[in-house]
Amino acid sequence: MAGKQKAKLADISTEEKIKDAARTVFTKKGYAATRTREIAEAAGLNLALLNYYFRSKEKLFEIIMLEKMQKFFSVLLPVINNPDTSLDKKVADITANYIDLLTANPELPLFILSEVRNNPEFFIRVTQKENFIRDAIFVRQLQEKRPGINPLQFLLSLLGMCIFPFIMKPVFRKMTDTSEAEFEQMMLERKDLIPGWTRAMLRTK
Amino acid sequence: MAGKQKAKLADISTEEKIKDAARTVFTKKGYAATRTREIAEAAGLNLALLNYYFRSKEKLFEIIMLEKMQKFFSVLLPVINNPDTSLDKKVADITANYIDLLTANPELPLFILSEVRNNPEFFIRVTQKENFIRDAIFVRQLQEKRPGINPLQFLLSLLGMCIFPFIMKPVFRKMTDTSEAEFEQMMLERKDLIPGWTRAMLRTK
DNA sequence: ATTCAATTTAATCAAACGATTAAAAAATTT
DNA sequence: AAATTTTTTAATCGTTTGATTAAATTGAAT
Repeated sequence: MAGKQKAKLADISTEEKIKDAARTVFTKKGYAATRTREIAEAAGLNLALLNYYFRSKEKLFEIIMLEKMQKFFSVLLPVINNPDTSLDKKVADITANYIDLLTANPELPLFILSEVRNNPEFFIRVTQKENFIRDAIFVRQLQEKRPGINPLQFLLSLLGMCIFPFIMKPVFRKMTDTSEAEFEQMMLERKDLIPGWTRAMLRTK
Repeated sequence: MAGKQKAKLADISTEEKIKDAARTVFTKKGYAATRTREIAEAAGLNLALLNYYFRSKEKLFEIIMLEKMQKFFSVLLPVINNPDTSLDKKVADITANYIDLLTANPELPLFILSEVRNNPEFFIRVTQKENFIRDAIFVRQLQEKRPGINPLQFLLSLLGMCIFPFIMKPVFRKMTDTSEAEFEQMMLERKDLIPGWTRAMLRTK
C-alpha cells in the first residue's frame, strides 16, 4: 500500500537506519520501556516515517527479535548437530563461538531471555523442531562417552559457564571492581579454561 | 501526612497485600511493563489506596527491588565470608543455597539482572562495600589451594552452573521438551553434581 | 454514640504514547 | 522539466498511565 516498492539504495539505507536504531534501543531498554519516538530520534528521522516503514512498534520489534534469536542460537545448533567433529571439538567450538559473539554483543542473552519472560507465546510460536536438542549428535556423543552423566545437565553447565558471565557483567564488574578491559581479558581466558574444566567434569564418577 | 500511623493489624495486612501483589506483578513483567492498576487489582483493592500507602509506583518498586536483591545476595555473601568453613563446604553451601532459593523463586535472577540493565544507577547507588568479593575468605582459600586459577573465573563458573539454568528455564524447557517436574528433579540432582564438578575443575592444571 | 482513621468510589488531570493524517518540501526518476 | 517517490513537518486522535482529589462509606476505638 505505502511506497517502498522499488528497493532503491536510499530505501534500503533508511529501512536499515531504522532497524539499526531499533536494535540499539530495544536491546538496551527492552520492548516495554522503548519509545518509538526514541527509535526515530536515534535513527535521525521522524516518527511518521518509522510507522510508514514498519506499520507498528510491535512489527518492528518482532523483526529485531527474530534476528537476535537467530544470532543467539545459530552459534549453538549447527555445532551440536555437526556429525564431523569430536565431542571435545564441539565443546571448544561452543565456547569460542559464544564468547566471541557475546564479547561483541554482551546484551544479547539478557535481551532475549527477558523478552521471553514478558512474552512466552512469541518464543513458543517461532520455535520449531521440539526435540532438536535431545536428539542432537552432541547428546549422543556424551551418552556414549559418559553414560552416567545426564547430557542436558552437562549442557546446562557448559552454557552457564559461557553465557552467564555476560548476563551478570554489570553486577559482577561493580561488585568486583573489574574494569572493562580486565573483563574482556577474563572472557578471552575462558576460551581455554572452559574446555579444560569441562573435560575434567567428564572424568568424574 | 496520610494516615497509617497506628499500625493495627488491618494496616499491616493491607500494606503487605499491596507488597505481595507488587512482588508478583513486578517480578513477572518488570517495572516498565507493570501497571499500577494491575497491582491494585491483584491486591484486591483500588488504585487510590496504593498511592495512599506508597506515594508512587517508583517508590513501591524500590522497596520490592531492595528486598529481592537482598534475597539474591544473602545466600552468597555470608557464605563466601564465613571464616569457619572449608572451601568444599562453601561450594556446597553456595550450590545448595542457590538451588533451593531459585527453585522457590525461579524468576528472581532475571528480574534483578534485567532491572539492573534498565536502571544501572539504582544498583550502583545501593551497592556498598566495593571489594567485598575480591577480599572474601572464599577467594583467599581458592588462591591458597590453587594459585594457578583466577578465583573470580572459578566463582563465575560456579554461579553460572547454579543460576543460569533458572534464567534459561523457559527456553530450556521448550527446546528440550522437559516437564516442570523433570526440571525440578534436575535441579535437585545439580546439588550433588556441581560440587563434584567444581572439585574436578580445581584439580586441573 | 461519637470520633477518627481506613477504604472505596468515582471523577478527573496532565502527560506520555502509539499511531494516523494531510500538506509541504526534498530528492529521484523518467 | 515533469512526474513520481521519499521524507519532513506539524497537528491531531484515541488510549493508556501514573497520580490526585473530594466525597461517601465502612470499621474500629473511645
